[in-house]
Amino acid sequence: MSWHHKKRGYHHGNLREALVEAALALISEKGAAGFTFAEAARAAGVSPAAPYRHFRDRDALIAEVARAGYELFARGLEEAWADGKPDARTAFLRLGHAYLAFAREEPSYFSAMFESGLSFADYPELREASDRAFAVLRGACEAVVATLPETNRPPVLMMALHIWSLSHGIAALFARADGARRTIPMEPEALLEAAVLIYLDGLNSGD
Amino acid sequence: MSWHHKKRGYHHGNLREALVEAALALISEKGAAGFTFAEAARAAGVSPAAPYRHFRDRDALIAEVARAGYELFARGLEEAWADGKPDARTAFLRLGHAYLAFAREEPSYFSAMFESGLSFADYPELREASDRAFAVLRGACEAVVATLPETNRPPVLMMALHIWSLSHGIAALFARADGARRTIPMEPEALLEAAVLIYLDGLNSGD
DNA sequence: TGTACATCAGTGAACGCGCGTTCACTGATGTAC
DNA sequence: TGTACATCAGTGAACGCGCGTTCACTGATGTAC
Repeated sequence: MSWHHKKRGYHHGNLREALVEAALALISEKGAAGFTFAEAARAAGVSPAAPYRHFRDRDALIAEVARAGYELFARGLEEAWADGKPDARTAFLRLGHAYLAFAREEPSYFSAMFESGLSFADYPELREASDRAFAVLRGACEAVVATLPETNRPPVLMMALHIWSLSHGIAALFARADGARRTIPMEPEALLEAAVLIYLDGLNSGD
Repeated sequence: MSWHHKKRGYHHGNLREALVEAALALISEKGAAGFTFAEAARAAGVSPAAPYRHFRDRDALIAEVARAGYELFARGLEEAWADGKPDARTAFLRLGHAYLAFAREEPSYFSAMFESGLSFADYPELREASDRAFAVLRGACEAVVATLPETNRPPVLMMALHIWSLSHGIAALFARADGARRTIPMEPEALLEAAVLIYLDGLNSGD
């Protein structure tokens, strides 16, 4: 059985990834706040000085987690949108579900992305990754807008920001798995879907 | 001029309030995460052991800040609603503005309330205070719903959750003063107002 | 194919620091009589 | 009105702890020739 251990020698092999995974686990345990660089090193089975070979400091590690989170998020949204199949409205609702699913199933990523307080100014790659996710939503809005009568078409950016805010609000307030938040007598998914349908009705009802 | 100093003697007088104020200032400087009990004591000009007379621990102090924040928030919303004068729709839009104004003008309270990760389960007085704020919004929704044709009236709770989520999403993503967030080519207030108007149109457009 | 050497990714010991918390204490305040 | 005493709200010194960071180092890897 000793071949199981594939004993790592002096070199870890892929410490960078191991640290990101350790960070994810620690964040889900104690939240983004109570996560320390030293603990991540320990969890990766490495001396406390080793992480400095890969990340400038604690924040840089969290930023990497957040960046990876945005990428995962963007892929998830893209998959849910699925090029607007079978029709824009159906796919649009799926997109909303995907937002909430991400918040619930990947609370560590979600936390690193939205609650770590990292500044877009300090980590431009965060803004870029976040933009990619937003672009998916914006593209979807464009497709939905195209199905509306020409006289009723809202600015696409505005619509995308509306849907993003609504989804984010529901995710932050009700869809987190941390038990710290208010419980409500309905599924977050149903709540979001109802709101989106009402919103789309509002767009349709003329200016 | 020495009467200015109203030298405090051995007893501080109202250390509890002073600690809350110090916590507010520190949170606005470093965020809810990087705030320490010891620093609050220092800021209040008191030995590090003194705060233990008033708060069980660091979290209890943050919880008190959050509780006070919810009270202030509820009062602000109530004032904005102003009993639905001059008409429900106008007052309703004012309510939304008040939500964003709070997020922008009281970032420390906002942070303690929504980003500190305190559990409602551990601090029931938080839930109560939060409920009082939500009740204002709910009451406003009730009044707005009453203006709709009987056939188009949504469940009031659902509507209140929709508006709360939308406002919260916009506040969290775009109305924070921390510079960490994405900038958008419009005022958060205008964004929220447009969304609420579309939403109300959607309610009006029948089922 | 072998060897020398540069580079890389880790070690582990050490440091200063500030935090949270405790303890026995003491000065100030309020109140019973 | 005065005095004794209980209670309260603070002190300040001390502690153990874990963190972030640095340093000179060393084992492993890759590559030029």
